Amino acid sequence: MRLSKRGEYGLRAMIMLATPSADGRPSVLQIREISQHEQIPGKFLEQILLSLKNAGLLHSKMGVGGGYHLAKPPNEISLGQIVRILDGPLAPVKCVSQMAYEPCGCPDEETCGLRLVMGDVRNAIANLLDGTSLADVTLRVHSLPE
Amino acid sequence: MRLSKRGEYGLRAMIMLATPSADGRPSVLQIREISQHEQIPGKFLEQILLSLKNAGLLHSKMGVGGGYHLAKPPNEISLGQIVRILDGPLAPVKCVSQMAYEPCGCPDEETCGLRLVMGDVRNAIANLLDGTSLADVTLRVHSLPE
DNA sequence: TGAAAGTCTACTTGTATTATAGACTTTCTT
DNA sequence: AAGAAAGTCTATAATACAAGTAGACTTTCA
Repeated sequence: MRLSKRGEYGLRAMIMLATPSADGRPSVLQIREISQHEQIPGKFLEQILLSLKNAGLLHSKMGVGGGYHLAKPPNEISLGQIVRILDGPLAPVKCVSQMAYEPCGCPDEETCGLRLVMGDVRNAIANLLDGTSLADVTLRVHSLPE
Repeated sequence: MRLSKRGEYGLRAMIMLATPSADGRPSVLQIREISQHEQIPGKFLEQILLSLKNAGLLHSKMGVGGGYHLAKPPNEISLGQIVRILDGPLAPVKCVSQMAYEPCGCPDEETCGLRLVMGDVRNAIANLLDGTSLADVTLRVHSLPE
């Protein structure tokens, strides 16, 4: 049931990009800044951000003074979207996946006990991850008891 | 977020062993019966059942007329136990694992947004899987609307 | 024009998953 | 006692995937 490093790094980067800067304006950050702050290998992070960009979650600017910023406000980007882009379907087994269904080879899917339970697990994960936006995360961190 | 084949096969086998036989007595099944019914490579299943046995969830009998049966009543074996034995910790990232904690390298774990959310995910999965026994599964399948 | 940034693709390397093989032990039946 | 039927155990192979590295390319700005 693991999240890959790819997914983990991507989430960290997106959360960092969603964190409001001191002046309250949306953050624009360079790969290097993120990779240093979050201890992520630079070239690896590069690929990850590129995927996120190509999926429409990030915008970027090339050249001097360039960098990455969120393509949408943080409350419109869910963690579920990010994880699906980087790690694929949330479902533990393909036969309960909404986005990548595949039969699992059991005699009868309708009466497959494993499928019933794994469906619940998928839903629990999806509800949580799709129901949590980047804004939710930064807010929660910011309002943490000390 | 995937369940390995090992985990999947193990769960299928355990559910099959938990399903009451026609006479209502606890099922004793041979590797071959399970592997044929569930379409699992025999030698692979053998290893899986052995792990489950060594972990105390199964008993076995060698020789002619031998086979496997549950070591405890189905309501005392949770899916969480099975998955942990075969696939390791349920937590998506190690820094929120109860059974295999490891620091994740973020500057401060207490204020790590990712950790907070993944903690929720871990709990959701654990609550579901630890809260569902083999008996729950077979019961649910048996009382399925047609 | 050149340095600073992102873009893109290919490659490498390591490790985990998914098996397969085969020799061994126990148990039952005859 | 023999032999077949079952599980036990360990090693190994084959594959896939994750994680990371490399390098040539493009865009932008001063």
